[in-house]
Amino acid sequence: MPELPEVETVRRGLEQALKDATIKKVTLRRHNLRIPFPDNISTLLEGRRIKAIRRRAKYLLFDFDSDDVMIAHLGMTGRFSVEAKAPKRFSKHDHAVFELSDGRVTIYNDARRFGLITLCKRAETSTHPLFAALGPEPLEEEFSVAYLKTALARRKAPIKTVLMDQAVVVGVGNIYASEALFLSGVDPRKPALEAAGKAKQMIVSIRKVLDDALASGGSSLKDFLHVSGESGYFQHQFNVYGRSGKPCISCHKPVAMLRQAGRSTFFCKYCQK
DNA sequence: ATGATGTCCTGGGCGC
DNA sequence: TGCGCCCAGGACATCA
Repeated sequence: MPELPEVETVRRGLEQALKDATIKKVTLRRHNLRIPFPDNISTLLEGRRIKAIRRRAKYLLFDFDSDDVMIAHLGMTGRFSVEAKAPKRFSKHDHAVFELSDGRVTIYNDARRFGLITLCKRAETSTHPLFAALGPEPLEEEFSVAYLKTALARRKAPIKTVLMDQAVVVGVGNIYASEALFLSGVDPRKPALEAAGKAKQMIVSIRKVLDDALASGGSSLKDFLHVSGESGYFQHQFNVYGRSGKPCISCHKPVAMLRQAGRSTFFCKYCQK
């Protein structure tokens, strides 16, 4: 999926396009994604105006001029697009269609359907089961050295796996975990509790890689697109991700790949201790 | 509680 | 051209 930079890029695109737009009609082209669509989604959203679009972790939150909030997660392959008018025919994986009162149409498309769209009330946004266990936002102050040291203290799992745990810090997925560990010089296999001494470097590196990716409009490997249909460009700046066998940009020895918790990890055996 | 593994789902790329 | 296999940016359930 889209990790934090991609979700934030989508959020900005959606907010630009949809702030103050009114939903005229909601059409669901199947009954579920990862979880069922709420039965009353059309009733609750039709006629409502979008006041703001926020992001928490990798979730998008659409605030309406009612009590209701629409929560969306892009999973691995979810996309939102905003079209000037309804397409002549929908494509296979266009699952949710939001017609706006000005004639435009917003489409949620998701080939693998690992995403979700659901609803909650505004007051529930921090206590909702999807949000209750989430850790701090990496770009905010609460993601501090003291916090991270504590969070890593009892964790024996490899640091890379732990950085992807959304209860530790949100928004960091498989690509940016590898990239951030390369920048901080930490071996992804190192038990988290032993890497805690590098908490400061890891925080700086996570922020740098996320900020830089955001500035490039995210990373487009195969699926990610902006709301406008453009690609992100940060994939051209990866130091290690997807570069196994190619020379490390620092020591020029080959970048290594391994599997951790079922996911590919890329790193330099010589630069990351 | 923690960690490792399997699962949801489709599509693209590769080797044969 | 076709087939089978493996891989993919996430998150959750399950089991030890």
